[in-house]
Amino acid sequence: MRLTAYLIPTLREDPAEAEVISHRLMLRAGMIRRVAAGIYSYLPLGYRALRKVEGIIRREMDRAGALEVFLPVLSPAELWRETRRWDAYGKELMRMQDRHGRDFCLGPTHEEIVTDLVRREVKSWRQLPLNLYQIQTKFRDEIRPRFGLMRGREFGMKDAYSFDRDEEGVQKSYATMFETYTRIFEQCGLNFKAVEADSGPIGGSFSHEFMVLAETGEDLLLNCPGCGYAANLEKAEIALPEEQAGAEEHRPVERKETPGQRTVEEVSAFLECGPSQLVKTLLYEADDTVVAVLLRGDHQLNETKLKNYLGAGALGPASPEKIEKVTGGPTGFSGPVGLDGVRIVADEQVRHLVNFVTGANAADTHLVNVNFGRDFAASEWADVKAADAGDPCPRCRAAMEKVRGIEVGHVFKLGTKYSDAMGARYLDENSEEKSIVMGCYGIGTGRTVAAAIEQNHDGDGIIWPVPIAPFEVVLLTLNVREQVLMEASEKLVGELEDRGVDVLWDDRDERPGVKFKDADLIGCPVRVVIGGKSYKRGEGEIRIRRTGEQSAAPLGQLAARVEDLLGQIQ
RNA sequence: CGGGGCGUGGCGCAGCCUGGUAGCGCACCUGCUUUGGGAGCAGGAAGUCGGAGGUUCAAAUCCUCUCGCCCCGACCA
Repeated sequence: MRLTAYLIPTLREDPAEAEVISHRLMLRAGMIRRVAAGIYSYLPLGYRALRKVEGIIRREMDRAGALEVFLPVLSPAELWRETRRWDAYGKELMRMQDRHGRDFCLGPTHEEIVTDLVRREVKSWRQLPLNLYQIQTKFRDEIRPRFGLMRGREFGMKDAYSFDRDEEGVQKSYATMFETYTRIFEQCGLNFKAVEADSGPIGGSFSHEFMVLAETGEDLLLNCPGCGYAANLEKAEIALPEEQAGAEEHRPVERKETPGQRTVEEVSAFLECGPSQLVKTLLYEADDTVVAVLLRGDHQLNETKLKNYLGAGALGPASPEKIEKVTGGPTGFSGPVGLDGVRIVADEQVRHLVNFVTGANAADTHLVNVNFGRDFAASEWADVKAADAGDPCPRCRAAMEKVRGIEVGHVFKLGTKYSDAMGARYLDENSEEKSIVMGCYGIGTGRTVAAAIEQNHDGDGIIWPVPIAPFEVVLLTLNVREQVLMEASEKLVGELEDRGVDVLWDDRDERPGVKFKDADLIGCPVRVVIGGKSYKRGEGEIRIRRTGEQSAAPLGQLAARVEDLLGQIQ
């Protein structure tokens, strides 16, 4: 491809609209342009990279036996009402009406559509298992779109849905997709990790996220360097604390005046004890009942873990009025002692504390030397602390580390949530009617491109992994007014294309410096230079973008050398 | 939705406080020179100063409303 016939509007300066590196580089390299918040156009170069990622996904999905389909973006409300998601999805669902006033939405995901298809067409166990996938544009009216392609309101996604006869079948489908995703992201040149995740309102019993490790990631992960356990912060468990030998003796409870001291910092400073000697009592409202949560003063609550533990539909902090009514004291002075009739959930990490400080359920008063059993009874224990760096791994007790990640893929075991709601059933060998067991599997395509850039760049620009590079090679002809250089270049382009190499030929009448800068920015893995100096020696120059490694080769051998190199570098 | 910031040729910005009719760098077009890491000179084209209303002899500048964009948070697959 001749650059003079192509469209790559590179920018010398960072556009003000972009903060994160992948967004800046995609704008500067002329890959994308913003149309509205969270909505982007792909220019030719950006689209080529996207298509490369899609190609890898198609190849691997097909190989795993999944069948490609193409489902509509526009989706009638009735299907969403069947699963109650028309209401449950909330404002994120892009809604619209047709000319007759009928409700529609732009699909944010396609469980309803695909389940509707399958319930009509699949009746027999002989038709299962089945895995349908598509690469489609999705719409989610995100509260805050950001970071370019990272979180958009309109974005590309590969979504797949597996349909199996039973639990054993969906296990197998899930495992196959897990392996497939691993292969896909490896080919995209990504350093990623599959982590255990909370399955959230999409439902289902089991879920993994594929996370690309990057500073700019929106998700926090806990990672165990010891055994490889990794989980989303929302999900991350913590090993149960070990009982301490030779614990202190229980001292008598004391009531202390703590005027105006509400927060953990204030109280611990006032009473001259560490925050870890405090047990804070958080009052939450879970589906209209108040629950008291006991947590060590220096720990944070993980609301998702609490919500899952309680099995609650809605969960939120209780209002100050409610707290006063339930505890008899104002906020900031709540405690478990004498808290009759309230369900008390104590975090596992406070189980072995002795002689700790709590609120006294009265204004400006705290209790010192409180102990379990003697002073109050916790109704139950649960792991509800938000995991943090240094917490012990639930599998091997090694200290976990906290890292950031970009979620590029997510696999769910759905079970029969959608098939039950929509009546997707089949007849088994014994003529018994059963619900189809489902799984669903997503990959953000544009986000994968962005994540690849986050992980593969330097101060000069993008460094494409070969499999997803929009062009594998950029050829710079340093002076296009010299006929011999042009002839040699054109010949080389032909030779490379004959070998199936994607080559971008910079045939612009620009000074060499401009071409070098643009080539670095665009980031093709291999750069070839045809210039006066080396041409006199009958050579062309080859440079590896990632390493900067340079070499020269006789003009006649250039194409072969380049092809060879592309096979070697990642 | 709460907080913060920003809207001035394609891009990056100055001008605004203290009103006087728009400027700089890059990019773009023409010509000449130049050609191994973002060239030089000369000439040129291009802007409803986000929008509406108001104050004023006069508004990019002051006031009110409004729209859009970015960042933090809350929210959410």
